[in-house]
Amino acid sequence: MEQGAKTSPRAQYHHGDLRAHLIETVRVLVEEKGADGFSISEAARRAGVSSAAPYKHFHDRKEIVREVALAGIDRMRDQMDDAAQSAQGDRLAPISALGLCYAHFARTEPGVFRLMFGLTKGHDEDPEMQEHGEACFDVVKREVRKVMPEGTGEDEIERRGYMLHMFVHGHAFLEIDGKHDLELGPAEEAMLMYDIARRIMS
Amino acid sequence: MEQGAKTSPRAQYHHGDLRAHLIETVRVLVEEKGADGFSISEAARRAGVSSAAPYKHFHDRKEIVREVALAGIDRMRDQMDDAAQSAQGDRLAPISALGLCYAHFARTEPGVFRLMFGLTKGHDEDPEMQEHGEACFDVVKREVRKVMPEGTGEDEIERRGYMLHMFVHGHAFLEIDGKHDLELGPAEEAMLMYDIARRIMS
DNA sequence: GACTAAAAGTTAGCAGTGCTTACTCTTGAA
DNA sequence: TTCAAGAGTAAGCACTGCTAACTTTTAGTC
Repeated sequence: MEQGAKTSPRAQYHHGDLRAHLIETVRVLVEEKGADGFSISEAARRAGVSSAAPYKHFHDRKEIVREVALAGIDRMRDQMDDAAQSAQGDRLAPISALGLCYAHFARTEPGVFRLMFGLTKGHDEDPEMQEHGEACFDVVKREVRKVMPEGTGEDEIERRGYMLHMFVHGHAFLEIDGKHDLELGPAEEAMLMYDIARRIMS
Repeated sequence: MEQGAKTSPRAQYHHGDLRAHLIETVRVLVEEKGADGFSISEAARRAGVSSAAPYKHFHDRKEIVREVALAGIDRMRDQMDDAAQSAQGDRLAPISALGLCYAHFARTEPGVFRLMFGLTKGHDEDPEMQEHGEACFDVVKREVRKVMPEGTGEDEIERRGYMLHMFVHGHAFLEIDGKHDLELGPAEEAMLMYDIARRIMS
């Protein structure tokens, strides 16, 4: 199982693995100041290298940000997978767990979450980006399939999955952008999610 | 009925109403290049003034952008009001018309739409911004109230309204950010909206 | 009309940005 | 030991947001 590229072979260069270090630094900066509130110079400064150093590892600013977004998608996918698989309750429990997980991720990492969805222009045409996004949606479809009657067409699965996604995506953004004053507690949010799941899946 | 401020008294200055001219120029730029893809210098250049001129009318970049966003909210509110009031069909028609209108606005002015919702940090604490946003949501609540049984509590109205908002908001963003491959035609979108309205309002 | 204060524009400049170029140092392998 | 490639540097370009100091235009008064 070989790793992607440019990892382990040499354990330490001049500054260790600057590439990975920068991605993590940018991730933190994105949370602190937002995607267009930080500068590569700043990230370089924090990493203790010159402002030109990042360009030895990334083609341009967009590429670093993209890497942070991609990692975010994967992180969310894993969390969603976990949430669905360890959900307890009735047959709709995994569905509402997925929703809660989605909202939770948005709340925990709003900067990266915004990055993952559209804020960065050009990402919509990035095939790798879309691929990882679809892997995420596959988890949703898998759970929808379990709930729907046997033999339900793939179109219908997709349609229900998309409805769920619309819902929870809107909720997540409205929440992190402070666009409503509902102020749901955890229990209320869980109830809302279950209510939604019921309405969509019935 | 006096007008807000700095309007009509003098009809023409050096360049006419540069303030309004700049807001419109920025609106166009936001659509062309995205909210963080344009510069004030560029707007000034297009308006034919020096790069320092805008700062005679706006405190800083944020303030211009805010003005564009505010105008966008008002524009959407008007469109929603129209859409709801001229909707034809059964009792749910105004609800699904509102959803279609929301999605249509997002598609027509994605740049401004993104501006209106969170992309610009600090807007969530802007009281005027929130006020205009609530005026928008009032239209939704008004239509929800018409559909719900007489005597329904305000909490329930708000809850249903919020569910609708979640839905359509998620749909709008997923669409303009190209995060799904569903490719709905107008008729299919209308059906989807109606389906949603039914599921939420029942 | 001449005078004047303020409004609305100008140029020049600062610090900071993304990114490139040309250089130096470090490293692993021949 | 040599040496090309990898990983860093400093210097610099064009651009940005914004400020300071200035000039011009305007509206209102005598």
